[in-house]
Amino acid sequence: MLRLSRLTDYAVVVLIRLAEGERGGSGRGEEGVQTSPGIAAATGVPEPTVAKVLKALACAGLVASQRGAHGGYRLARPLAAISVVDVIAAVDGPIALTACVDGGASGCDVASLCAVRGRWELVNDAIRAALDRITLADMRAIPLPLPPPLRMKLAAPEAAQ
Amino acid sequence: MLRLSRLTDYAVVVLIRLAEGERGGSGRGEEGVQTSPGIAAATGVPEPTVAKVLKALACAGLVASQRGAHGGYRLARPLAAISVVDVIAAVDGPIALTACVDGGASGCDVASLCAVRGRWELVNDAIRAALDRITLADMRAIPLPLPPPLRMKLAAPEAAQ
DNA sequence: ACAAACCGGACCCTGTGGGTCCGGATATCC
DNA sequence: GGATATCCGGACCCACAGGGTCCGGTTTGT
Repeated sequence: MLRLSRLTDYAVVVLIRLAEGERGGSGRGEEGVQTSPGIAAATGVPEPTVAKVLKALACAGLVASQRGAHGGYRLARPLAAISVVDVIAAVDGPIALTACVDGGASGCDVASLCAVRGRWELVNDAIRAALDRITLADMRAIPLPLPPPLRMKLAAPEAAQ
Repeated sequence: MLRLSRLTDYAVVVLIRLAEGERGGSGRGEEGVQTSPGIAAATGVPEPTVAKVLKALACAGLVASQRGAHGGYRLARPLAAISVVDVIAAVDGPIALTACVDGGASGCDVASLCAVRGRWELVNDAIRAALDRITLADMRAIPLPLPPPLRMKLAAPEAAQ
């Protein structure tokens, strides 16, 4: 179904949470660094998973890490400067729809007969371009401290397929 | 990696193969109907898999099936009228990046805290729109009865979207 | 020195894509 | 009308990877 991994979903949630804590501040003064247990508690995502996601994001340079006591993570850039492709690439690796795309001819056993060799890149680039235009600032929905039933009405209505 | 299923890849190959046989014709006169074993032999895809893909495509109305002796499959519409989303939807089901998108709130256990509820639809629609603009006619590369090394040079360069 | 937090890796386990097979239905040909 | 070729529908099994967990090591502040 062209489904993306759940880790990516978590990553977006975590990043947005990181942005929320940045301005409000935890009151500590350290420009809003947040610990993975703290983010886990705030988002409902299991803590080890949060740590794993954060690690991947730090590795990709989307968040900066502060080690030691009172350490934690903070955003490396504002949400508006982070596109969805960045997150996907950080968590799931580079976007490659088919095995043919990334590794040249490696692994494609029917390469000699394949009629669409290299043409998936067309699709690949189209998706990449579309995703590049969407930033996390776009995805940060309504602040939503709203009663759950009401929220569902706001988020659900007729997924215009 | 936002990877799509291999079945979808096969479906595109099969559909293009179907289009190839349509004009040249197998000489039989039946407007180019092709059997699944025949397509399997021509594409290099294992025959049961071809049959499975064809079945899904027929179910989605992308190809028409002719039962009985000398039966087979033929395209229901020209390649230019089949977009990539059609193929993906036929093989992999409707495009839904996350579990949140298709089933409303079903299954999302942290829904009460999720900060991006419903916002993946934005990404979803962007991808769907991008893929809708690409037809199989766009993906049918050069006829390519060419030596592999040369082919790779032709197929690779800057996919002019 | 102790504690808090990140860091890096290893580990297992379930879900599902992906491939195979079989019996039944159906249309053509002899 | 029977034989044959083909599609049709389902059940079945296997392997791979997502994804969740845990542990020891390292860095930094108190």
